[in-house]
Amino acid sequence: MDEKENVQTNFIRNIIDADLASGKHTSVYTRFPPEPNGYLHIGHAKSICLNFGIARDYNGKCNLRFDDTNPDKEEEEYMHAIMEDVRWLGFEWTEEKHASDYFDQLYMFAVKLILDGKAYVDSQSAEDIRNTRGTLKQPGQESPFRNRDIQESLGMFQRMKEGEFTDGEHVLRAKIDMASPNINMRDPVLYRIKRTHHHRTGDDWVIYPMYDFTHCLSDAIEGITHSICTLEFEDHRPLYDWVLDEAGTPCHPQQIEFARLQLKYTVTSKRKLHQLVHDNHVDSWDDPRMPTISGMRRRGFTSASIRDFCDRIGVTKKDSFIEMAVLENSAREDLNEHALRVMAVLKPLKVTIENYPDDQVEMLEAQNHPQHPEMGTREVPFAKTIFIEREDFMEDAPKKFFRLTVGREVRLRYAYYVTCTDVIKDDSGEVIELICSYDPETRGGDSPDGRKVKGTIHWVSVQHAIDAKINLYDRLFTHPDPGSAENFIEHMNPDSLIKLEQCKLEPSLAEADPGKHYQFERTGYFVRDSHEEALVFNRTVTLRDTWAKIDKQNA
RNA sequence: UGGGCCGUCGCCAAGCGGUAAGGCACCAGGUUUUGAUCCUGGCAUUCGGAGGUUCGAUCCCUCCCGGCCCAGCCA
Repeated sequence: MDEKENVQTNFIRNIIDADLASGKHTSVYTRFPPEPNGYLHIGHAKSICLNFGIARDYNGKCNLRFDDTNPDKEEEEYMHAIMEDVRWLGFEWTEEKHASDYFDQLYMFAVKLILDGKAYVDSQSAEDIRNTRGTLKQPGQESPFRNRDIQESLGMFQRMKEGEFTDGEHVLRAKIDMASPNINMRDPVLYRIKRTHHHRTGDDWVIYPMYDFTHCLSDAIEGITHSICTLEFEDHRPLYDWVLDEAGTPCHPQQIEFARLQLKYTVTSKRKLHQLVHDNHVDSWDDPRMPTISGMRRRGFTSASIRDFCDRIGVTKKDSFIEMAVLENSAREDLNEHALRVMAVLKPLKVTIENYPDDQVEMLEAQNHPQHPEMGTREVPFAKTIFIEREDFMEDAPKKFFRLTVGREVRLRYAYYVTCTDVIKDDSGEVIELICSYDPETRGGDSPDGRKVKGTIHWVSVQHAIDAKINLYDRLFTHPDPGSAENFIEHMNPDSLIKLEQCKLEPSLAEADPGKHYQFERTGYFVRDSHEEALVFNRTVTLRDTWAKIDKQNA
């Protein structure tokens, strides 16, 4: 990997530096703790790069831990997809863990809390608990069961575990402070009864621990030093610390919160992502328009570019929205360096070169990468009839238009200078073919007399071209913050996918490998679709287009 | 006066009392057989606002303004 070594610093690394300097820690241990209830997205990538990146840079460790305490929503399928995505992003975990690995230990910690008078079995209904929790401004009321005898609570908790009660009949609650200004401290529920099959523990358990009880203890059990999570858990930190203090764990990880990634013109909430997939607004979790890791991979983003993106956006506690341009820049930077250059005509227009010998075919040498001669060359067949891009011809061209128009000479990349001499139209007046003449002296694209042409356009020989379908992707939404809209679906971009058929590619693309990235010269970066049998290419991102900008300004 | 957190260029982001890094975007040039890449230059006398402390404040204090999060037996 040729990524930059100047690692961005951030407030979390500053904390770690201080902890190492003070001797609070001698090594660093982090963890990436997804709940296996969906596919990973670009927001997770930020967390992954942060946690695994810290472990890498500090010679520390980082676990992959599945936060699987709610069997209602969690599935094995997601677990495997998550592992695949983390690995694809270029990281390997020290250990694969599951919160469910700790169910026995967690149970014992709960028993200790009960014995210490720090937890009790509450027999109120969920509704009663909600109604007595108080509001943001008013304190809650204590449960009538709050001072239940310790032995009675203990016995009931054991019976909860044995399955003697129905779902929801009782819960285990921490005994903290119903008047706390922090609602999380108002006797939070620690365990609930839930008869749901768990994808790992099967039907062994009918009680499942809550996040607040599980997460901190899992961190402590694994010896995590810095437990990095997102901002919405800030209010949970006092509870995180309370549980560890009361449980008396030998190790007390530090929870540190950072702002989650928000990208303009897309959504990253799991609920919305699920909705897009299940209501068929997109084809699948890995639809190339999705901000999922798998979708971006299929779209053609490289893992290096995603890592670079995560490095560039930084880590702070400030709510922020990153512009798409940053992601696109990261993609272009990596692809520009590594992608093979080829010629492909997206919207073909036939051109006949009148003075070129009828049956002649020449193999012209083309560079695979202009800045990297070591990447070699290839031969591209040239003949009397070729396809050029429709957009490269304009009948009434403005002076700044460097491409083809009647009477103007341009260079066919790696081939010849050609001048447009005539235009053929169909009955409706649409241009269907161009007639050009070429200068045999300019073979390869250089003119011996030194005359210059302003434009160079790409082309493909008609008789050698191979057909392909090309998917042009654009932002999924037209609203910069679709998630904030009343109905985000209404803001979907109707042109987020434009399917082109009968695109014409140079023959070398016939056996394009799905993992290989190409620059279709002058149009963008593309990758062969990994799902389609046929030759289908996905556009990852366009090239920067100064002409489009000029054209827009003149319009 | 419910609690917690945040506010440095259009978007991100360094800065941690000594006089505003960097990236993206944008603008202007140069090179170029991709209007790509690459290169050069420009782009915050100012850090949400007002006071205060200090020789000196983006960094400390006070107040004010603005934004985000929290009332799942979700995570």
